[in-house]
This record gives sequence, structure tokens and C-alpha cells, in this order.
Amino acid sequence: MKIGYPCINTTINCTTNSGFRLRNYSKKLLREKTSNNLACLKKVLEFNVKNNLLFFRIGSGLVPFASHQVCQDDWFNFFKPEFKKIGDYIKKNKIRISMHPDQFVVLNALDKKIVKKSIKEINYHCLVLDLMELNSQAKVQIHVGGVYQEKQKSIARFIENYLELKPEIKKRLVLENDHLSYSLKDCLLINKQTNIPIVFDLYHHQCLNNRETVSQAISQANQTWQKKDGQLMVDYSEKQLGKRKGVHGQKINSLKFRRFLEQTKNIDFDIMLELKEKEKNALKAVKIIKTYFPNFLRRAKASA
DNA sequence: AGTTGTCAAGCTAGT
DNA sequence: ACTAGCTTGACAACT
Repeated sequence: MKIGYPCINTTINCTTNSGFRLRNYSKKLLREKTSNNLACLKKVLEFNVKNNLLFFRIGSGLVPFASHQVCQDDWFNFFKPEFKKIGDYIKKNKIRISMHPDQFVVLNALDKKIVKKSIKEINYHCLVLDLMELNSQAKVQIHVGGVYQEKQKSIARFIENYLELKPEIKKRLVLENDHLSYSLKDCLLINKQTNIPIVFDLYHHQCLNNRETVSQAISQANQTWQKKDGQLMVDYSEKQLGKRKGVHGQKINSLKFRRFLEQTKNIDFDIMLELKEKEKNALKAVKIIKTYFPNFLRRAKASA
């Protein structure tokens, strides 16, 4: 089991997400920002290793506007050595990596232009991981997309578009249940026809489910991951009290987290803590696991 | 120096 | 009809 957090470290003063406005685009700015972001990524990963946080989601803004038509720069050649160095560090320290393109990526969109742009954005994410020379256990996670009042047709469109992707993209793409349209059950249905692994998001599952227990759900998601895909990835977050459905919580609740681990203790997986306070929650999670489930982290070392 | 409006992109449900 | 929310604030113009 590896513990991680997404995109941003609030402790060290270094961000991997610095960018600029589209109207200010220039090759120089793109290279400046990318250079800064890669340097910070290395520092964040070093912080993580020091703190036993061996799962990390790299933010989509690593290379600003990388998939936008304005970007004609061959940044991937220019920064190749830097990417490789970071990849070497990741492999040396056995860090699990994921990426998560944002909400504008809709592989099942009705509008073909949106599908095309989405694929371009997915390709960029995969290219980042390829440049780091990471294996197929480094994943890019997306949601199914829109419903457009015709769920079955929309699922069919997802499958059709997915199957047309290049193998080097398919090997990285994984699907995550969302909190209002596509449940775990829907994702499993898509998995049957595509073999795409399913990332299990606990909070989304609490918002939208088919009455599976957490234990059953984790087990079902786990079965979609083959050896080449690595361990099951789980996104862990909690409801923000008093806020409307879908809002992520701020802090990890020790009791709830322990209950979750207890319910799922027969399966090993990697946990991404999607809570507002970032690495602080991940550190707390590590502490909780060390205290109450010490064999879980030993297992991580053994499998690492 | 600190504050605030805005930023490439899509979709959904709550208000 | 409008907006908050989504995996993550950060940029840049203003006071």
C-alpha cells in the first residue's frame, strides 16, 4: 500500500503548476515555466520520499498549453533529459504515479471536435509519463464523460472511441467512477468490453452507487487491474459537512479512515487522498496506518 | 505589498 | 437563468 496526494504540496514553496495567460503565450514563457515546474516536481518528489509518501499525482499544468493548438514547440525534445532524470528518480524510489486530465476531457462527447481535443490532451498526459520512461503502472485517469440524456448510447460512444485509441495510450488510461453520472457498476460494464481498469473513488461511490458494500466495491474494482497495470488505485475523500453533494472535505477523519481500512483489509491498493489540505492529510494517513495497520506499509516495502 | 477579478477547454445538478 | 463544483490555484491588473 502506498499513500499519496494530488498535484500540490503546500509545505515546500515550489509549485509544479505555474503557468501564464494564453494571450501571453511564447516559446520562451513555455520553456521558463516548464523548467520551473520540472525543478519543483523533483523537489516535491524528494519531500514525498522523505515522508514515505510514495504515490503522487502529477498536475496537468506541468507543461502549460501543451495540447493547445497555439503550442507548436517541441518541448518534449528540449526537456527530454529532465524528464528522464525525474523518471529515474521515480523508478529508483519506486514511486507510483498517476495523472488526471481535467473536466474538459470528454472522450464520449457528441461533438467530434471535443473528442479530438480530448484525445490530444490525453496524449499529452501519456507523453509526460513516456518521457519519464515509466512502465504501464503509471496511469492517466479520466471519467466516462457526459450523459446527453441517453446513457446507453453515451456509454457505447465511450467504448467505441476508447477502442480506437493507440495501444500506447490504452495501456495508461484508466476509468474512474464519478459522483453523479457513471457509477462503479457502469464502469465495470465498460471494463467488460474494453478491459480498462477502474479507479475506485470512495466518495463518488458514496454519492452514486448500486448498494454495493465498500468491501464488495473495492473487490470488484480490484478485479479490473491486471499485473501490468499495477495495484488498484483508490481515491479517498470525505464529504464536506454542510456543503452540497460533491464537495470534497478538508481534513481526514481518523475514525472514518480506520473504518475504511478495516473494511478493505483483505485487498492491497494505493490510496490517493483527495482532501483540501494535501500532503498534511497524506502524512496523517501514513501515521494512522503505521499505528493501527503496521503490516500494510511493510507490505508496501515488500512489494516495492 | 496586498487584494481581487479572471483564466483554454465541458457537463451536471443545485440554487 | 445562473453558478459551483470538478484532481489542483496561480496570474496579472489593480489599489
